[in-house]
Amino acid sequence: MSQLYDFFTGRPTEMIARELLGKTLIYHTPAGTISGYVTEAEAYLGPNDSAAHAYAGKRTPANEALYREPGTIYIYSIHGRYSFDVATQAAGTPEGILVRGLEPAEGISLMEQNRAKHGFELTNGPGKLMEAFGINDKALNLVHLDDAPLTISLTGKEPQEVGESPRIGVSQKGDSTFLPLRYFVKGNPFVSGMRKRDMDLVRHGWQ
DNA sequence: AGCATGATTGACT
DNA sequence: GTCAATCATGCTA
Repeated sequence: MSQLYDFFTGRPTEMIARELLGKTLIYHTPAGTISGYVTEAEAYLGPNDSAAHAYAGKRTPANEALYREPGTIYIYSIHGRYSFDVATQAAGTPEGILVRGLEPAEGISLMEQNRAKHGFELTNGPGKLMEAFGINDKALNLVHLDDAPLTISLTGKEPQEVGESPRIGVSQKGDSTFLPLRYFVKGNPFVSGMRKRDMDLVRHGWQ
Protein backbone atom coordinates (compact mmCIF):
# COMPACT_ATOMS: atom_id res chain seq x y z
CA MET A 1 0.00 0.00 0.00
CA SER A 2 1.01 3.61 -0.49
CA GLN A 3 2.65 5.85 2.05
CA LEU A 4 -0.51 7.94 2.39
CA TYR A 5 -2.70 4.87 2.79
CA ASP A 6 -0.47 3.73 5.66
CA PHE A 7 -0.38 7.17 7.26
CA PHE A 8 -4.16 7.30 7.64
CA THR A 9 -4.52 3.98 9.44
CA GLY A 10 -2.69 1.76 11.92
CA ARG A 11 -3.24 3.95 15.01
CA PRO A 12 -6.12 5.88 16.54
CA THR A 13 -7.62 8.67 14.44
CA GLU A 14 -6.95 11.16 17.25
CA MET A 15 -3.25 10.41 16.92
CA ILE A 16 -3.35 10.73 13.13
CA ALA A 17 -5.10 14.10 13.38
CA ARG A 18 -2.41 15.36 15.72
CA GLU A 19 0.35 14.10 13.43
CA LEU A 20 -1.30 15.75 10.44
CA LEU A 21 -0.42 19.19 11.83
CA GLY A 22 2.43 20.70 9.81
CA LYS A 23 1.96 18.34 6.84
CA THR A 24 1.49 19.96 3.43
CA LEU A 25 -1.80 20.02 1.53
CA ILE A 26 -1.07 20.48 -2.18
CA TYR A 27 -3.48 21.28 -5.01
CA HIS A 28 -2.37 21.27 -8.64
CA THR A 29 -4.56 23.57 -10.74
CA PRO A 30 -4.21 24.70 -14.34
CA ALA A 31 -3.44 28.19 -13.05
CA GLY A 32 -0.64 26.93 -10.79
CA THR A 33 0.12 25.03 -7.63
CA ILE A 34 -1.47 25.98 -4.32
CA SER A 35 -0.24 24.57 -1.03
CA GLY A 36 -0.30 25.11 2.71
CA TYR A 37 0.71 23.59 6.03
CA VAL A 38 -2.05 22.11 8.18
CA THR A 39 -2.55 24.25 11.30
CA GLU A 40 -5.78 22.80 12.68
CA ALA A 41 -7.55 19.43 12.43
CA GLU A 42 -10.40 17.59 14.14
CA ALA A 43 -10.93 13.85 14.62
CA TYR A 44 -14.37 12.30 14.06
CA LEU A 45 -14.70 8.83 15.45
CA GLY A 46 -17.56 7.19 13.61
CA PRO A 47 -20.58 5.29 14.96
CA ASN A 48 -19.87 5.95 18.65
CA ASP A 49 -19.18 9.68 18.17
CA SER A 50 -22.38 11.68 18.60
CA ALA A 51 -20.88 14.57 16.60
CA ALA A 52 -19.77 12.47 13.62
CA HIS A 53 -21.55 12.24 10.27
CA ALA A 54 -21.42 8.45 10.64
CA TYR A 55 -22.94 8.47 14.14
CA ALA A 56 -24.93 5.33 14.89
CA GLY A 57 -23.79 3.84 11.61
CA LYS A 58 -25.47 6.46 9.46
CA ARG A 59 -24.58 5.87 5.82
CA THR A 60 -25.86 8.00 2.93
CA PRO A 61 -24.56 8.89 -0.53
CA ALA A 62 -23.14 12.08 0.97
CA ASN A 63 -21.00 10.49 3.67
CA GLU A 64 -20.01 7.37 1.73
CA ALA A 65 -16.36 8.49 1.52
CA LEU A 66 -15.92 7.97 5.27
CA TYR A 67 -16.47 4.26 4.71
CA ARG A 68 -13.77 3.97 2.06
CA GLU A 69 -10.03 3.29 2.14
CA PRO A 70 -7.78 5.39 4.41
CA GLY A 71 -6.69 8.49 2.51
CA THR A 72 -9.97 8.87 0.60
CA ILE A 73 -11.06 12.50 0.15
CA TYR A 74 -14.38 13.37 1.80
CA ILE A 75 -15.81 16.69 0.64
CA TYR A 76 -19.16 17.73 2.03
CA SER A 77 -21.18 20.91 2.02
CA ILE A 78 -22.53 22.71 5.02
CA HIS A 79 -24.21 26.12 5.23
CA GLY A 80 -23.50 26.60 1.55
CA ARG A 81 -19.74 26.01 1.98
CA TYR A 82 -17.45 23.09 1.31
CA SER A 83 -15.19 21.35 3.79
CA PHE A 84 -12.30 18.95 3.31
CA ASP A 85 -11.95 15.68 5.23
CA VAL A 86 -9.78 12.62 4.85
CA ALA A 87 -11.14 9.17 5.67
CA THR A 88 -9.09 7.25 8.20
CA GLN A 89 -8.98 3.57 9.18
CA ALA A 90 -9.72 0.50 7.09
CA ALA A 91 -12.58 0.47 4.61
CA GLY A 92 -15.85 -0.05 6.51
CA THR A 93 -14.67 1.93 9.55
CA PRO A 94 -16.16 5.40 9.02
CA GLU A 95 -13.71 7.64 10.85
CA GLY A 96 -12.15 10.79 9.46
CA ILE A 97 -10.27 14.03 9.97
CA LEU A 98 -11.54 17.52 9.16
CA VAL A 99 -8.87 20.03 8.12
CA ARG A 100 -9.90 23.39 9.56
CA GLY A 101 -6.86 25.59 8.96
CA LEU A 102 -3.84 26.00 6.67
CA GLU A 103 -0.84 28.30 6.62
CA PRO A 104 -0.40 29.28 2.95
CA ALA A 105 2.88 28.20 1.33
CA GLU A 106 2.65 28.29 -2.48
CA GLY A 107 0.17 30.12 -4.69
CA ILE A 108 -0.72 32.86 -2.24
CA SER A 109 -1.72 35.29 -5.00
CA LEU A 110 -4.07 32.66 -6.45
CA MET A 111 -5.67 32.25 -3.05
CA GLU A 112 -6.11 36.00 -2.66
CA GLN A 113 -7.80 36.03 -6.06
CA ASN A 114 -10.14 33.20 -5.09
CA ARG A 115 -11.12 34.74 -1.77
CA ALA A 116 -11.04 38.51 -2.07
CA LYS A 117 -9.34 38.56 1.33
CA HIS A 118 -5.74 38.53 2.41
CA GLY A 119 -3.54 37.79 5.39
CA PHE A 120 -4.74 35.47 8.13
CA GLU A 121 -8.33 35.57 6.83
CA LEU A 122 -7.25 33.61 3.75
CA THR A 123 -7.33 30.09 5.20
CA ASN A 124 -8.26 30.20 8.91
CA GLY A 125 -11.41 28.09 8.62
CA PRO A 126 -12.63 24.97 6.80
CA GLY A 127 -14.85 26.78 4.30
CA LYS A 128 -12.31 29.55 3.86
CA LEU A 129 -9.44 27.28 2.89
CA MET A 130 -11.59 25.50 0.31
CA GLU A 131 -12.59 28.83 -1.19
CA ALA A 132 -8.93 29.88 -1.23
CA PHE A 133 -8.09 26.68 -3.11
CA GLY A 134 -10.89 27.45 -5.57
CA ILE A 135 -12.80 24.25 -4.76
CA ASN A 136 -16.54 24.84 -5.00
CA ASP A 137 -17.95 21.44 -5.84
CA LYS A 138 -17.64 17.79 -4.83
CA ALA A 139 -15.73 16.61 -7.89
CA LEU A 140 -12.92 15.19 -5.71
CA ASN A 141 -15.22 13.53 -3.19
CA LEU A 142 -14.54 9.76 -3.01
CA VAL A 143 -11.24 10.13 -4.88
CA HIS A 144 -8.11 8.88 -3.08
CA LEU A 145 -5.35 11.37 -2.28
CA ASP A 146 -3.03 9.16 -4.34
CA ASP A 147 -5.17 9.67 -7.45
CA ALA A 148 -6.25 13.31 -7.19
CA PRO A 149 -4.75 16.70 -8.09
CA LEU A 150 -5.38 17.40 -4.40
CA THR A 151 -2.95 15.51 -2.19
CA ILE A 152 -0.92 15.61 1.00
CA SER A 153 2.84 15.57 1.38
CA LEU A 154 4.04 14.05 4.63
CA THR A 155 6.82 16.63 4.76
CA GLY A 156 6.36 20.15 6.07
CA LYS A 157 6.82 21.78 9.43
CA GLU A 158 6.91 20.60 13.03
CA PRO A 159 4.67 22.31 15.62
CA GLN A 160 6.36 23.71 18.69
CA GLU A 161 3.34 22.88 20.81
CA VAL A 162 -0.03 21.27 19.98
CA GLY A 163 -3.18 22.69 21.56
CA GLU A 164 -6.37 20.72 22.20
CA SER A 165 -9.98 21.79 22.57
CA PRO A 166 -13.51 20.56 22.00
CA ARG A 167 -14.53 20.54 18.36
CA ILE A 168 -16.02 23.67 16.80
CA GLY A 169 -19.67 23.93 15.83
CA VAL A 170 -20.82 20.54 17.03
CA SER A 171 -24.37 20.74 18.28
CA GLN A 172 -24.47 20.99 22.04
CA LYS A 173 -25.93 17.61 22.72
CA GLY A 174 -24.60 14.11 22.90
CA ASP A 175 -21.86 12.55 24.97
CA SER A 176 -19.04 13.38 22.55
CA THR A 177 -19.71 17.12 22.43
CA PHE A 178 -16.98 18.10 24.85
CA LEU A 179 -14.27 15.58 23.98
CA PRO A 180 -10.98 17.36 23.15
CA LEU A 181 -10.73 16.07 19.57
CA ARG A 182 -9.64 19.36 18.00
CA TYR A 183 -5.90 19.82 17.57
CA PHE A 184 -4.10 22.99 16.51
CA VAL A 185 -0.66 24.53 16.27
CA LYS A 186 -0.47 26.77 19.32
CA GLY A 187 0.10 30.41 18.39
CA ASN A 188 -0.35 29.92 14.65
CA PRO A 189 -2.39 32.82 13.24
CA PHE A 190 -4.06 30.62 10.60
CA VAL A 191 -6.01 28.67 13.23
CA SER A 192 -9.74 29.52 13.30
CA GLY A 193 -10.72 31.79 16.15
CA MET A 194 -7.10 32.45 17.15
CA ARG A 195 -7.01 35.64 19.19
CA LYS A 196 -4.43 38.21 18.31
CA ARG A 197 -2.87 38.24 21.77
CA ASP A 198 -2.32 34.46 21.53
CA MET A 199 -0.56 34.62 18.17
CA ASP A 200 3.14 33.90 17.78
CA LEU A 201 3.93 36.36 14.99
CA VAL A 202 7.60 35.37 14.79
CA ARG A 203 7.61 31.59 14.31
CA HIS A 204 3.85 31.03 13.85
CA GLY A 205 4.14 28.24 16.41
CA TRP A 206 6.54 26.10 14.32
CA GLN A 207 9.84 24.73 15.59
C1' DA B 1 -35.74 21.23 8.95
C1' DG B 2 -31.20 20.91 10.21
C1' DC B 3 -26.58 21.84 9.88
C1' DA B 4 -18.52 19.63 11.37
C1' DT B 5 -19.80 27.98 8.56
C1' DG B 6 -18.61 32.81 7.64
C1' DA B 7 -19.41 37.81 7.25
C1' DT B 8 -21.32 41.54 9.40
C1' DT B 9 -22.92 44.17 13.04
C1' DG B 10 -22.66 46.83 17.17
C1' DA B 11 -21.15 47.51 21.90
C1' DC B 12 -17.12 48.01 23.99
C1' DT B 13 -11.51 49.32 25.23
C1' DG C 1 -8.89 46.98 17.38
C1' DT C 2 -11.51 43.16 19.99
C1' DC C 3 -15.29 40.33 21.05
C1' DA C 4 -19.98 38.10 21.14
C1' DA C 5 -24.28 37.83 18.90
C1' DT C 6 -26.80 37.40 14.75
C1' DC C 7 -28.23 35.75 10.36
C1' DA C 8 -27.69 34.66 5.30
C1' DT C 9 -26.44 30.44 2.97
C1' DG C 10 -27.52 26.24 -0.03
C1' DC C 11 -27.04 21.29 0.21
C1' DT C 12 -28.86 16.97 2.32
C1' DA C 13 -32.49 14.16 3.84
